[in-house]
Amino acid sequence: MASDLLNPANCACFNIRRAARQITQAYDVALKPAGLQATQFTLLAMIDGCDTGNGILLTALAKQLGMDRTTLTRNLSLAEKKKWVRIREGQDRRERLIALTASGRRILAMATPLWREAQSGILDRLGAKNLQSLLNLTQRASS
Amino acid sequence: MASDLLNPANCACFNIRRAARQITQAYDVALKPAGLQATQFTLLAMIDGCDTGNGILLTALAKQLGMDRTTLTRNLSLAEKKKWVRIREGQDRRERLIALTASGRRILAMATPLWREAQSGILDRLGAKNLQSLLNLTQRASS
DNA sequence: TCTAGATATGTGTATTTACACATTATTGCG
DNA sequence: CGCAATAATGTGTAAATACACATATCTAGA
Repeated sequence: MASDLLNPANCACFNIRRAARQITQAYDVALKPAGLQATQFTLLAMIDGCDTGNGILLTALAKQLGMDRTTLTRNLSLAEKKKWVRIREGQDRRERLIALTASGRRILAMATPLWREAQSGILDRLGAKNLQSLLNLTQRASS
Repeated sequence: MASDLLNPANCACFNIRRAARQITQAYDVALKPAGLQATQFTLLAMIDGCDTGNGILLTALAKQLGMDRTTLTRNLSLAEKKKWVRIREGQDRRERLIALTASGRRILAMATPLWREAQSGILDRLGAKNLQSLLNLTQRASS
Protein backbone atom coordinates (compact mmCIF):
# COMPACT_ATOMS: atom_id res chain seq x y z
CA MET A 1 0.00 0.00 0.00
CA ALA A 2 0.98 3.65 -0.40
CA SER A 3 1.66 4.22 3.29
CA ASP A 4 4.45 1.67 3.04
CA LEU A 5 6.06 3.78 0.34
CA LEU A 6 6.16 6.63 2.84
CA ASN A 7 8.16 4.57 5.30
CA PRO A 8 11.87 5.46 5.40
CA ALA A 9 12.68 1.78 4.95
CA ASN A 10 11.54 2.27 1.34
CA CYS A 11 13.43 5.47 0.72
CA ALA A 12 13.88 5.99 -3.02
CA CYS A 13 17.02 8.01 -2.46
CA PHE A 14 18.70 5.32 -0.38
CA ASN A 15 17.73 2.51 -2.72
CA ILE A 16 18.90 4.25 -5.84
CA ARG A 17 22.13 5.42 -4.23
CA ARG A 18 22.87 1.94 -2.96
CA ALA A 19 22.24 0.50 -6.41
CA ALA A 20 24.46 3.19 -7.91
CA ARG A 21 27.28 2.19 -5.56
CA GLN A 22 26.97 -1.49 -6.35
CA ILE A 23 26.60 -1.10 -10.09
CA THR A 24 29.42 1.40 -10.27
CA GLN A 25 31.72 -1.07 -8.56
CA ALA A 26 30.84 -3.78 -11.07
CA TYR A 27 31.52 -1.49 -14.02
CA ASP A 28 34.74 -0.24 -12.44
CA VAL A 29 36.00 -3.81 -12.11
CA ALA A 30 35.10 -4.60 -15.71
CA LEU A 31 36.76 -1.45 -17.04
CA LYS A 32 39.89 -1.76 -14.94
CA PRO A 33 42.01 -3.39 -17.68
CA ALA A 34 41.43 -0.31 -19.83
CA GLY A 35 42.69 1.98 -17.07
CA LEU A 36 39.57 4.05 -16.54
CA GLN A 37 36.54 4.08 -14.32
CA ALA A 38 32.83 3.96 -15.03
CA THR A 39 32.41 7.70 -14.51
CA GLN A 40 35.25 8.45 -16.89
CA PHE A 41 33.90 6.04 -19.47
CA THR A 42 30.55 7.80 -19.24
CA LEU A 43 32.22 11.15 -19.71
CA LEU A 44 34.18 10.10 -22.79
CA ALA A 45 31.20 8.28 -24.30
CA MET A 46 28.96 11.28 -23.80
CA ILE A 47 31.46 13.66 -25.39
CA ASP A 48 31.86 11.23 -28.26
CA GLY A 49 28.11 11.04 -28.70
CA CYS A 50 27.41 14.76 -28.47
CA ASP A 51 30.30 16.31 -30.33
CA THR A 52 29.28 16.95 -33.90
CA GLY A 53 32.74 18.04 -34.94
CA ASN A 54 33.28 21.35 -33.24
CA GLY A 55 33.35 20.27 -29.62
CA ILE A 56 30.53 20.53 -27.11
CA LEU A 57 29.94 23.37 -24.72
CA LEU A 58 30.73 22.64 -21.08
CA THR A 59 27.31 23.70 -19.83
CA ALA A 60 25.55 21.69 -22.52
CA LEU A 61 27.62 18.65 -21.63
CA ALA A 62 26.78 19.05 -17.95
CA LYS A 63 23.12 19.19 -18.86
CA GLN A 64 23.38 16.00 -20.93
CA LEU A 65 25.09 14.28 -18.02
CA GLY A 66 22.55 15.60 -15.51
CA MET A 67 25.50 16.80 -13.49
CA ASP A 68 26.41 20.02 -11.76
CA ARG A 69 28.49 22.24 -14.01
CA THR A 70 31.24 22.62 -11.45
CA THR A 71 31.46 18.86 -10.95
CA LEU A 72 32.02 18.50 -14.66
CA THR A 73 34.76 21.11 -14.54
CA ARG A 74 36.67 19.00 -12.00
CA ASN A 75 36.12 15.75 -13.87
CA LEU A 76 37.20 17.32 -17.12
CA SER A 77 40.38 18.63 -15.54
CA LEU A 78 41.36 15.07 -14.68
CA ALA A 79 40.50 13.85 -18.17
CA GLU A 80 42.50 16.71 -19.62
CA LYS A 81 45.48 15.85 -17.46
CA LYS A 82 45.31 12.33 -18.85
CA LYS A 83 45.21 13.82 -22.37
CA TRP A 84 41.84 12.25 -23.11
CA VAL A 85 40.06 15.52 -23.83
CA ARG A 86 40.94 18.92 -25.17
CA ILE A 87 39.32 22.05 -23.76
CA ARG A 88 39.49 25.18 -25.87
CA GLU A 89 37.92 28.61 -25.83
CA GLY A 90 35.01 29.36 -28.09
CA GLN A 91 34.67 32.52 -30.16
CA ASP A 92 32.73 33.75 -27.18
CA ARG A 93 35.74 33.69 -24.92
CA ARG A 94 33.66 32.68 -21.91
CA GLU A 95 32.80 29.39 -23.55
CA ARG A 96 34.70 26.15 -23.23
CA LEU A 97 34.42 23.65 -26.06
CA ILE A 98 35.12 20.07 -25.09
CA ALA A 99 36.36 17.45 -27.54
CA LEU A 100 38.03 14.06 -27.36
CA THR A 101 41.67 13.77 -28.33
CA ALA A 102 42.90 10.94 -30.53
CA SER A 103 44.10 9.33 -27.34
CA GLY A 104 40.67 9.75 -25.78
CA ARG A 105 38.99 8.10 -28.74
CA ARG A 106 41.51 5.28 -28.55
CA ILE A 107 40.88 4.50 -24.89
CA LEU A 108 37.13 4.79 -25.43
CA ALA A 109 37.37 2.23 -28.22
CA MET A 110 39.49 -0.01 -26.05
CA ALA A 111 37.09 0.28 -23.11
CA THR A 112 33.85 -0.22 -25.00
CA PRO A 113 34.05 -4.03 -25.23
CA LEU A 114 34.77 -4.14 -21.50
CA TRP A 115 31.81 -1.87 -20.87
CA ARG A 116 29.67 -4.22 -22.96
CA GLU A 117 30.64 -7.12 -20.73
CA ALA A 118 29.60 -5.19 -17.64
CA GLN A 119 26.32 -4.20 -19.26
CA SER A 120 25.78 -7.80 -20.35
CA GLY A 121 26.26 -8.84 -16.76
CA ILE A 122 23.40 -6.77 -15.50
CA LEU A 123 21.34 -7.57 -18.58
CA ASP A 124 21.70 -11.26 -17.79
CA ARG A 125 20.93 -10.70 -14.16
CA LEU A 126 17.80 -8.61 -14.60
CA GLY A 127 16.64 -9.70 -18.02
CA ALA A 128 16.03 -7.38 -20.98
CA LYS A 129 12.56 -6.38 -19.91
CA ASN A 130 13.57 -5.44 -16.38
CA LEU A 131 16.69 -3.62 -17.52
CA GLN A 132 14.59 -1.63 -19.96
CA SER A 133 12.22 -0.79 -17.12
CA LEU A 134 15.08 0.28 -14.92
CA LEU A 135 16.39 2.55 -17.66
CA ASN A 136 12.96 4.04 -18.25
CA LEU A 137 12.29 4.64 -14.57
CA THR A 138 15.68 6.16 -13.84
CA GLN A 139 15.26 8.44 -16.82
CA ARG A 140 11.86 9.54 -15.60
CA ALA A 141 13.35 10.13 -12.18
CA SER A 142 16.07 12.32 -13.71
CA SER A 143 13.89 14.95 -15.36
CA MET B 1 15.89 -5.13 -28.98
CA ALA B 2 18.72 -6.47 -26.85
CA SER B 3 21.49 -5.02 -29.03
CA ASP B 4 20.20 -1.58 -28.12
CA LEU B 5 20.74 -2.42 -24.48
CA LEU B 6 24.39 -3.05 -25.33
CA ASN B 7 24.81 0.44 -26.71
CA PRO B 8 26.64 2.83 -24.35
CA ALA B 9 23.79 5.30 -24.78
CA ASN B 10 21.76 2.94 -22.60
CA CYS B 11 24.42 2.42 -19.95
CA ALA B 12 22.81 1.21 -16.75
CA CYS B 13 25.59 2.70 -14.67
CA PHE B 14 25.22 6.15 -16.18
CA ASN B 15 21.44 6.16 -15.94
CA ILE B 16 21.34 5.04 -12.35
CA ARG B 17 24.10 7.42 -11.30
CA ARG B 18 22.37 10.33 -12.99
CA ALA B 19 19.10 9.45 -11.27
CA ALA B 20 20.95 9.16 -7.97
CA ARG B 21 22.36 12.67 -8.45
CA GLN B 22 19.00 14.19 -9.29
CA ILE B 23 17.03 12.43 -6.58
CA THR B 24 19.66 13.15 -3.99
CA GLN B 25 19.43 16.84 -4.79
CA ALA B 26 15.65 16.80 -4.33
CA TYR B 27 15.92 15.06 -0.97
CA ASP B 28 18.72 17.39 0.12
CA VAL B 29 16.55 20.41 -0.62
CA ALA B 30 13.63 18.93 1.27
CA LEU B 31 15.77 18.03 4.29
CA LYS B 32 17.66 21.31 4.40
CA PRO B 33 15.45 22.91 7.10
CA ALA B 34 16.42 20.04 9.43
CA GLY B 35 20.12 20.69 8.86
CA LEU B 36 21.08 17.34 7.40
CA GLN B 37 21.49 15.75 4.00
CA ALA B 38 19.89 12.73 2.39
CA THR B 39 22.93 10.54 3.02
CA GLN B 40 22.98 11.50 6.68
CA PHE B 41 19.26 10.93 7.01
CA THR B 42 19.76 7.47 5.53
CA LEU B 43 22.54 6.75 7.97
CA LEU B 44 20.55 7.79 11.03
CA ALA B 45 17.42 6.01 9.84
CA MET B 46 19.34 2.79 9.22
CA ILE B 47 20.98 2.88 12.63
CA ASP B 48 17.59 3.55 14.18
CA GLY B 49 16.08 0.64 12.28
CA CYS B 50 18.86 -1.86 12.97
CA ASP B 51 19.82 -1.13 16.54
CA THR B 52 17.95 -3.48 18.84
CA GLY B 53 19.21 -1.76 21.95
CA ASN B 54 22.88 -2.60 22.12
CA GLY B 55 24.18 -0.71 19.10
CA ILE B 56 24.96 -2.17 15.69
CA LEU B 57 28.34 -3.40 14.55
CA LEU B 58 30.11 -1.16 12.05
CA THR B 59 30.64 -3.95 9.53
CA ALA B 60 27.03 -5.09 9.84
CA LEU B 61 25.82 -1.54 9.32
CA ALA B 62 28.00 -1.16 6.25
CA LYS B 63 26.49 -4.34 4.86
CA GLN B 64 22.95 -3.09 5.47
CA LEU B 65 23.82 0.14 3.70
CA GLY B 66 25.52 -1.66 0.80
CA MET B 67 28.47 0.61 1.41
CA ASP B 68 32.17 0.11 1.77
CA ARG B 69 33.19 -0.29 5.39
CA THR B 70 35.76 2.49 5.17
CA THR B 71 33.24 4.87 3.65
CA LEU B 72 30.99 4.26 6.60
CA THR B 73 33.86 4.99 8.96
CA ARG B 74 34.26 8.45 7.44
CA ASN B 75 30.54 9.17 7.40
CA LEU B 76 30.20 8.05 10.99
CA SER B 77 33.04 10.31 12.04
CA LEU B 78 31.10 13.30 10.77
CA ALA B 79 27.92 12.13 12.46
CA GLU B 80 29.86 11.61 15.67
CA LYS B 81 31.32 15.09 15.43
CA LYS B 82 27.79 16.43 15.17
CA LYS B 83 26.87 14.35 18.26
CA TRP B 84 24.25 12.36 16.35
CA VAL B 85 25.82 8.97 17.00
CA ARG B 86 27.92 7.34 19.65
CA ILE B 87 30.64 4.86 18.76
CA ARG B 88 31.87 2.57 21.47
CA GLU B 89 34.06 -0.50 21.73
CA GLY B 90 32.48 -3.93 21.96
CA GLN B 91 33.56 -6.65 24.37
CA ASP B 92 35.66 -7.83 21.48
CA ARG B 93 37.79 -4.73 21.55
CA ARG B 94 38.18 -4.72 17.77
CA GLU B 95 34.47 -4.10 17.35
CA ARG B 96 32.71 -0.76 17.12
CA LEU B 97 29.10 -0.57 18.21
CA ILE B 98 27.13 2.27 16.68
CA ALA B 99 24.09 3.84 18.31
CA LEU B 100 22.08 7.03 17.98
CA THR B 101 22.38 9.64 20.68
CA ALA B 102 19.32 11.39 22.05
CA SER B 103 20.28 14.28 19.80
CA GLY B 104 20.48 11.93 16.82
CA ARG B 105 17.02 10.56 17.52
CA ARG B 106 15.73 14.10 17.85
CA ILE B 107 17.04 15.27 14.51
CA LEU B 108 15.85 12.07 12.87
CA ALA B 109 12.37 12.71 14.23
CA MET B 110 12.53 16.29 13.04
CA ALA B 111 13.71 15.29 9.58
CA THR B 112 11.28 12.44 8.98
CA PRO B 113 8.30 14.60 7.96
CA LEU B 114 10.57 16.48 5.55
CA TRP B 115 11.79 13.18 4.16
CA ARG B 116 8.17 12.12 3.71
CA GLU B 117 7.52 15.21 1.61
CA ALA B 118 10.45 14.39 -0.64
CA GLN B 119 9.34 10.79 -0.98
CA SER B 120 5.79 11.98 -1.68
CA GLY B 121 7.19 14.14 -4.45
CA ILE B 122 8.68 11.22 -6.32
CA LEU B 123 5.68 9.05 -5.47
CA ASP B 124 3.42 11.61 -7.11
CA ARG B 125 5.70 11.96 -10.07
CA LEU B 126 6.14 8.27 -10.81
CA GLY B 127 2.99 6.80 -9.30
CA ALA B 128 2.91 4.07 -6.67
CA LYS B 129 3.27 1.22 -9.13
CA ASN B 130 6.31 2.68 -10.85
CA LEU B 131 7.96 3.69 -7.60
CA GLN B 132 7.46 0.18 -6.30
CA SER B 133 9.04 -1.15 -9.50
CA LEU B 134 11.97 1.21 -9.13
CA LEU B 135 12.51 0.04 -5.56
CA ASN B 136 12.29 -3.62 -6.59
CA LEU B 137 14.67 -3.20 -9.50
CA THR B 138 17.25 -1.19 -7.60
CA GLN B 139 17.14 -3.77 -4.82
CA ARG B 140 17.70 -6.55 -7.32
CA ALA B 141 20.57 -4.59 -8.82
CA SER B 142 22.16 -4.21 -5.38
CA SER B 143 22.68 -7.85 -4.52
C1' DT C 1 29.70 54.72 -26.55
C1' DC C 2 29.07 53.02 -21.85
C1' DT C 3 27.25 50.64 -18.51
C1' DA C 4 23.94 47.42 -16.13
C1' DG C 5 22.35 43.00 -16.44
C1' DA C 6 22.88 38.51 -18.16
C1' DT C 7 25.80 34.54 -19.21
C1' DA C 8 29.64 31.13 -19.00
C1' DT C 9 32.90 29.57 -16.26
C1' DG C 10 36.31 28.83 -12.24
C1' DT C 11 37.54 28.29 -7.09
C1' DG C 12 37.05 27.35 -2.03
C1' DT C 13 35.18 24.18 0.78
C1' DA C 14 32.96 20.10 2.35
C1' DT C 15 30.73 15.50 1.81
C1' DT C 16 30.48 10.85 -0.19
C1' DT C 17 32.83 7.19 -2.00
C1' DA C 18 36.29 3.23 -2.23
C1' DC C 19 40.81 0.89 -2.86
C1' DA C 20 45.32 -0.43 -0.96
C1' DC C 21 47.68 -0.92 2.96
C1' DA C 22 48.50 -0.93 8.03
C1' DT C 23 47.15 -1.94 12.78
C1' DT C 24 45.06 -4.20 16.55
C1' DA C 25 42.68 -7.98 18.70
C1' DT C 26 40.97 -12.65 18.79
C1' DT C 27 41.11 -17.62 18.04
C1' DG C 28 42.50 -22.10 17.07
C1' DC C 29 46.04 -25.48 16.64
C1' DG C 30 50.33 -27.85 17.65
C1' DC D 1 51.16 -21.72 26.17
C1' DG D 2 52.65 -19.44 21.95
C1' DC D 3 52.31 -18.37 17.32
C1' DA D 4 50.00 -18.22 12.84
C1' DA D 5 45.80 -17.31 10.68
C1' DT D 6 41.73 -14.72 10.90
C1' DA D 7 38.80 -10.84 11.83
C1' DA D 8 37.51 -5.92 12.75
C1' DT D 9 38.86 -1.65 12.09
C1' DG D 10 41.61 2.73 10.81
C1' DT D 11 44.45 5.71 7.49
C1' DG D 12 46.50 7.57 3.13
C1' DT D 13 45.11 8.85 -1.07
C1' DA D 14 42.23 10.06 -4.80
C1' DA D 15 37.89 10.62 -7.50
C1' DA D 16 33.02 12.28 -7.80
C1' DT D 17 29.85 15.45 -6.19
C1' DA D 18 27.66 20.11 -5.42
C1' DC D 19 26.83 24.65 -3.13
C1' DA D 20 28.24 29.46 -2.37
C1' DC D 21 30.80 32.81 -4.16
C1' DA D 22 33.98 35.14 -7.46
C1' DT D 23 35.52 36.37 -12.16
C1' DA D 24 35.40 37.23 -16.93
C1' DT D 25 32.81 38.20 -21.03
C1' DC D 26 29.07 39.57 -23.79
C1' DT D 27 24.86 42.26 -25.04
C1' DA D 28 21.22 45.38 -25.17
C1' DG D 29 19.50 49.71 -24.13
C1' DA D 30 20.11 54.69 -22.60
